[in-house]
Amino acid sequence: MPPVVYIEDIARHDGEEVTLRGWLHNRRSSGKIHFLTVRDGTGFIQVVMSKADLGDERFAAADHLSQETSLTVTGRVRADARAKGGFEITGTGFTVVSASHDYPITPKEHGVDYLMDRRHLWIRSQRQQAVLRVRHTVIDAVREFFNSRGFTLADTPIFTPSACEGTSTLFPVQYFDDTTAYLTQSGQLYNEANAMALGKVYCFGPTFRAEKSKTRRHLTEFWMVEPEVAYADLDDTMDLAEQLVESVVARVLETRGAELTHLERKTDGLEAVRTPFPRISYDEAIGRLKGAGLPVEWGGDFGGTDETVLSSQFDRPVLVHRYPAAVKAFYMKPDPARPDLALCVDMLAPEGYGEIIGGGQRLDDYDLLLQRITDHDLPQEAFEWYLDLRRYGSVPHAGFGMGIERVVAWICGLEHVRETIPYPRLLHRLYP
RNA sequence: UCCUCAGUAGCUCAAUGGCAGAGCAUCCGGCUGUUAACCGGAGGGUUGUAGGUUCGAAUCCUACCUGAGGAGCCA
Repeated sequence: MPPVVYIEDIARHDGEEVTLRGWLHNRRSSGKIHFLTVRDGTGFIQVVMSKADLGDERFAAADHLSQETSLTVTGRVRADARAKGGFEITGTGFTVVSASHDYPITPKEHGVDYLMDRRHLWIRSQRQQAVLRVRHTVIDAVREFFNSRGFTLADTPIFTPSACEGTSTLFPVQYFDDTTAYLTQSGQLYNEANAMALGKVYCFGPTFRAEKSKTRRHLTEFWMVEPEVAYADLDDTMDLAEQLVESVVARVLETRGAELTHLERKTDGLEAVRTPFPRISYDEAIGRLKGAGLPVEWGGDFGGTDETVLSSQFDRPVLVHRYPAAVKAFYMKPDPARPDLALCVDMLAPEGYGEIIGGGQRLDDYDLLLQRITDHDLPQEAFEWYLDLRRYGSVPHAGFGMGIERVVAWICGLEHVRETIPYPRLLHRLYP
């Protein structure tokens, strides 16, 4: 048997006899010639099998190969201007590993619900593979960004004893006999403790929100990366956030051009994602929205339409800082210059993809934090450990969280975040 | 939770009160350069469920089920 090669390496084997191990993606046929599109997880390539090369018996057998049959194929690699990847293979033989009958995802169109019910098969498609490879690169770039800047990965728990922020709806789970635990909605509070120990930290893991949101921007289970830095202020965290996003986008452009092309993603907008990003205050944002004729009032949070209108005024992500403290979480530090504002920041992605980052400077004063916990009717005993961080050497600190799926959806130019994760969890979707 | 829309062949859809159809998929036949290949033929239906109006309902009405988009909330 000729040496086994991967399709992604095929250019290095021009003119050689090789073996591919993969699956039949699609087949077209003429009377005396078959065109098999074979995929092996690293790429797709066309294998041409003619009656003259294979002989009548083998050729007839190839006529009945069906979609997604696993097989090994031998043949000679040949550069061909007609081929999509520049190369194709003149087939000399094949062996079926395991047949596939009535594969449900045909080359024609299907509805979202149908495809989502078969998500475990849908991910075999070229488009879904492209999205998942971009996701991989985004995550890889995020880790590389923090690791190369002296951050320590310190993961935070997924089971938590109570509502961290007191705002979002949490998923309760029974924790042994008579205790209720909740799936984390953010690692942030633990991250603050980790930053007091390790200086610059990040956590990266799944996050859960039980809100019954039905929009293209929401999953009930999503992945979030959260850095936290001791001795950092709001400006430091805005710097860090824009550098992270610039770095991630640059890495995808550099290494995933083929995937973006396959997704028909225009890259002009992504090429423009260079620091510094525009920074506007909440006050200015309100002014801009009123100027655009939207019915906004000072004091409220922004809705999806507001975010889209704001972000469309810039050619790169925009940082909106200093929201009214009343609409933000209890742990946000007030602006000393205007205590009704919180030292917080949201980053809005272009093209209506919404908020991809939320963060800010944390409340580091013991008395004020205790006051906020009381004001929000939170149980003080559950936050004693968190108050300890202000009892024993409190320092200014700041951080943020970035939602991976929204970033991937934006970079890929997708309609919905549900395609950015292998098995999305949605309000009405828990299978497969 | 609320608003809007949708549910017809395995899939994607048409039929707007009067014989339930097409393309793809499957099977059979044809074709040596296809790219969601193409050409010819065949099989394939409790029109989401239950009730109602009507001579007659996929079509109109009511309830329910399932899904999608949006609102609120959030990354």
